[in-house]
Amino acid sequence: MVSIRDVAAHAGVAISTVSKVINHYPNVSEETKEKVEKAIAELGFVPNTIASALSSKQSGRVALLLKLNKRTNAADEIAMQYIAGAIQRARELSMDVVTVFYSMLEDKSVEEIIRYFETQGVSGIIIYSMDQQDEALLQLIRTDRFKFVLVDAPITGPNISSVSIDNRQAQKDVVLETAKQNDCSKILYIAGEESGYVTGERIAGMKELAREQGYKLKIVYGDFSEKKARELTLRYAKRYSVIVCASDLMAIGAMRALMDMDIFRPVCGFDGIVLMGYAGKQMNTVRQDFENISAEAITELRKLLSGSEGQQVILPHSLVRMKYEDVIM
Amino acid sequence: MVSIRDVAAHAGVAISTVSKVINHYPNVSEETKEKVEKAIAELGFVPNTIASALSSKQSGRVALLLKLNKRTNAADEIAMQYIAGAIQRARELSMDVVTVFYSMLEDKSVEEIIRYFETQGVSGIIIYSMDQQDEALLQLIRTDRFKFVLVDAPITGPNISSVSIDNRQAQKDVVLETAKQNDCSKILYIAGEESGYVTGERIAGMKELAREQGYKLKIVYGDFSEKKARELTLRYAKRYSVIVCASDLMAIGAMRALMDMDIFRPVCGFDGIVLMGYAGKQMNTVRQDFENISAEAITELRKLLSGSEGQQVILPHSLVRMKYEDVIM
DNA sequence: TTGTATGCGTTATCAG
DNA sequence: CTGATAACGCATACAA
Repeated sequence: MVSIRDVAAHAGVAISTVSKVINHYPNVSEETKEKVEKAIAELGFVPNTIASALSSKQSGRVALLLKLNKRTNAADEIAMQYIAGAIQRARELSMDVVTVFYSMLEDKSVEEIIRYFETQGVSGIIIYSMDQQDEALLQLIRTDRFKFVLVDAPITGPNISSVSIDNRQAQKDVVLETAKQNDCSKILYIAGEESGYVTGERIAGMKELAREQGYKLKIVYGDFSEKKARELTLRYAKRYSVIVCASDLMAIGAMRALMDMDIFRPVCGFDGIVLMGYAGKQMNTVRQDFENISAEAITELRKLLSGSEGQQVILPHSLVRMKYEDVIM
Repeated sequence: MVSIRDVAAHAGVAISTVSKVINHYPNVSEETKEKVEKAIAELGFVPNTIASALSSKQSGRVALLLKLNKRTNAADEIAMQYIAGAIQRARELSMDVVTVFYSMLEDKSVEEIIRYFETQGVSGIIIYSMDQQDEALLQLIRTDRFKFVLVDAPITGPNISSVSIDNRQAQKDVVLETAKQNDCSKILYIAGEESGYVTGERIAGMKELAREQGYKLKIVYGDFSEKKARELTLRYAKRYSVIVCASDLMAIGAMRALMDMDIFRPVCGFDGIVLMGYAGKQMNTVRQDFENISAEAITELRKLLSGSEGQQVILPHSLVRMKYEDVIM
């Protein structure tokens, strides 16, 4: 392993000078900088992240805190895109990523959670889809031990940023799109979990829309479960002209229930997952670019770690209509 | 941050003694061990993995090298299970996991790849579904820089283990199961990619079966692509009595093609992914427990890192028939 | 069985 | 602008 020491010797400068070049310190003369860079290239030197982390107490290491939803493949799809987006951006910013699942933190006290992350050397944490009632996590983000970026939870602070799409507007948009071709005057809205942050936003969008357009609106909670959406559809669908769901998974559940009932109702989803292509019928849905959302979360975290204040970041969404032909390749 | 030094002071022993207790060295008296453990508990000390890694040059850090298949959700499902299984087992063995995608290593020389992993402090690598023609990776595993576990590639060596199911047997099993209720005398076998290790194994199974049972067998390559499987089915299906696919994704493609053609042929898949529940019709398939496979890979890597010789590990598989009702919850 | 001392590869603080 | 040198927290050879 070629170390900074070798580079220093090869370039004929001091170790500390090499370090300064590596870390882009301002006060290094062009001349020596070139010498060092040449030596680095010739020796194929790459800094040892471990040593760097130990020395600087700044690991540049971030944790992704994700929900792992076994048995529903939609959750996998989203989580995987989150992971991929984060890892790739992290690599560009030469940050280090460790993936953690909620299940690994269950029944741990805040102190234990803190220690866990500390020993892992993480300095920033991205929390995906935090629940409003997750006390441990809420306490955690209030400690100043780490920097946080919350995806889909609109909490900000000096060391907390939030990243998400405009859920309220997106929810309105997808219904308006559907209304172009269909009767949406009587809406059955199948919301997510009552304790989810996005749930409130999306419901707010629906209420606003109903008011503006004079639609009738019935709200029920499907808990983001395909099965529950199916049951709710079987029970209520007949009385409404359209079914709007807060997730694609629920939309698929609703659609298949409708097919079983042999009645037609337009269905809207939310998320834009590939699985929609297998639903049997096309539906309008909001497409969230999860990879990009996650990548932006990393970028935000980088900023926080560099001393910036937390902020709220709203990313764009789009509307799509997915069909089988589009999702296979 | 409470360090080993604090623990030592608190317990009234030397730093090295604490280290020995932490790392379960044999020669520490029960008495001092208890003292130290008490101090550890009281101070809530957790060892700093970074410092430990730097000092020992043994990070206990492993990399997962995965294929990231955008746009096909089946790939996500499998990759996600691999990740989850690995992370959880790694946690149990207090190992550290970093996720890497093939795409991040593309057009990198072996030396660069080695350096990349070195600076990341990884000492072991799990390679999932390596391609027979991936020269860089093949060279990589020949270097003795890291320990390797190959999932689904039957290569072993002093520091290489392999983990997989018995692909040959599994492929036979699923067809035999299907043959109980259907005419399987004329088989259209849609294989995966010609360069894949598993492809050869599964084809061998098919050939063996065809010989044993006197089946007629036509082999075509679907490259694990749903679309290609669809095309091949549209082209050949009529002439055969059953369609056997080397992956669920291809099976779904085949099944939907059959539905479009409005003819019936039994279809077999391979993998047991949740997406099968959305295929429209039930199919027999081999279920691989990807989480467990990945967990076992971690266990194997742990053994290798502890000095064991590489070995081949064959894990069990099962047969399932998935329907929509089973996959929703 | 326990303690001392040195080093792991970097960063950061200060002299020069 | 450059160069010694002391940390960082832990592991380990070696001495006691």
